[in-house]
Amino acid sequence: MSYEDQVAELKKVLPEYFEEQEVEDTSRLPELEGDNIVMRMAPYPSGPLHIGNARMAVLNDEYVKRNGGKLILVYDDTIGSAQKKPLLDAYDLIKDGLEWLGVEWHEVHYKSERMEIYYEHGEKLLAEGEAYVCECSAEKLRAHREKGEECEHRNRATEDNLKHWKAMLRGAFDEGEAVVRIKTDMQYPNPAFRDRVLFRISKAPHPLVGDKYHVWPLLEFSWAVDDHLLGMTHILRGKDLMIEDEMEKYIWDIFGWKHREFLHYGMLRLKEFKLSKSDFQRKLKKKELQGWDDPRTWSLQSLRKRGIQPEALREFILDFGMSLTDIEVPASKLYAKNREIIDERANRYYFVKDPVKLTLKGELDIDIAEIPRHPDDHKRGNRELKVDKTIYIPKQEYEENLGKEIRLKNLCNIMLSEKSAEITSIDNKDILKIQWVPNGLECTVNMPDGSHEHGLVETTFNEVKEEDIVQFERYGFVRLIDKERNIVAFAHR
RNA sequence: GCUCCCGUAGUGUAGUCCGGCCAAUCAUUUCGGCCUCUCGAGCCGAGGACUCGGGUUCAAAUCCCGGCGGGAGCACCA
Repeated sequence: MSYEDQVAELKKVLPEYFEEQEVEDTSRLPELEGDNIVMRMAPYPSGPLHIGNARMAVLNDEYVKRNGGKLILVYDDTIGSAQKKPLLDAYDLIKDGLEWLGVEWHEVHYKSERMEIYYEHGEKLLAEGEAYVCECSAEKLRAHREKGEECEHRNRATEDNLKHWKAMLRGAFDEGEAVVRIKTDMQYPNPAFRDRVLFRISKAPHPLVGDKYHVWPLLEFSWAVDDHLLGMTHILRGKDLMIEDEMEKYIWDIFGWKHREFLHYGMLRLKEFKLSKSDFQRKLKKKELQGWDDPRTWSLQSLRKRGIQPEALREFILDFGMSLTDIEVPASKLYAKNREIIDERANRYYFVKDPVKLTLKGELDIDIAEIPRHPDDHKRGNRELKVDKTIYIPKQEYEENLGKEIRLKNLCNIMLSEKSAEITSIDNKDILKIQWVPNGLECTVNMPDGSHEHGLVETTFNEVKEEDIVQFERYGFVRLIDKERNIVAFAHR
């Protein structure tokens, strides 16, 4: 039967098939089952949330808002490592960032407050012979894992394991001297899975509980316990943590617990920078960064400071959906979203970077130039610039246009020559139009790369309130962050 | 090396599960044009992609096998 015949036949027997199908909704997120879901976000408090962590938060928030249910904020504040230390300030910085993002959570927990629970369950595994205390060095453990060999500690008696466990808790072992490992199978195909460590010893002080504990659970164990105990229905995590799914399931099976559903998203990198909170912690200490809102950190605080709108960030993130593809995105994508929001909001001002002083020659019968605050909304009125014989224009434009006729926007046309400008006419010509100031206020622009640009901004700029976002015409969008000293943060073009 | 994940235009993304409505969606970018006294915004138009090779099938972006490419894990970090 030809295709045409098949279609004709099908139309007879199954006409519904040809009916127009409705358009699918625009969301990129696959539907979740259940309408009373429980999800969690688990930031590690080593610094404020950055743009990468925001994905985790926004996705969770979006799902919970869509399906109904609750979102739990669990500080994943186990002791970490020497490279990755929990930081007291980070707890509040994280909440602050989440609030700004519009993420709503309904419960807060701290892993550091749940240590007894982990101990209790760890001990159960030891008592049931599912785990053992291992005194191998990290190197030896690694070598065994690689070769798939069991070590001599694996088969010790339950009583012996419990005795050593008590000794660990008592503090009889020093860092690195003993760990608790789960028994999987040293021949397990995935080497990463072989007898993973569940607890280890760290004598580092914790910002919340000090030195109260020195036996700390590792991520996969604490989550296996908490995802069950806190009643999670869906667990959202980056695909780099996929092996943790397997570990959690393995542990749930031992306890006889119901499995929860895992959802993953791929790795996201911003072209402009590599994400690491701990790098920034170090640089901050060395004073290479100004603070946690330094634009180079890409923290949520820094984005807010620059005038990035939370809605823009949210849309930016939602655009990637739950794709498992590893992606590298340029920040310009975020800027495009942000521009959509702030363009109509931001009033316009003239800012002259690296000003060059010019003397106007010729007749000019205008003494006040009136320029709309917003080109698309004249109801906002005009800025008034008092015109003198002296004006400033950006150095770059000056150099590039020597000997040419250009237009001082909203004022007049000039012929540019060394340090002076001949007024040619005042009618609006179709030539290069640039911004200018007759006199101005010193202004510093903090650039995203940490550098600073300087120049003069028109005097009417003093009507702008701190935190307002404006556009410096032909320069970019900026946010006034220090009215006293006239410092603005550059957002984007 | 072992284990797992991914591969649609410059960048993201929809479509892949349940093969035909896909000569492939949308956004952004790029290039034209219009508009605008900004290199902003808006409007109109154009360009641009199924990683490769086999197989299954009347039919493959979609299913199967293999290659190639990218990522992650193999930490007593998260």
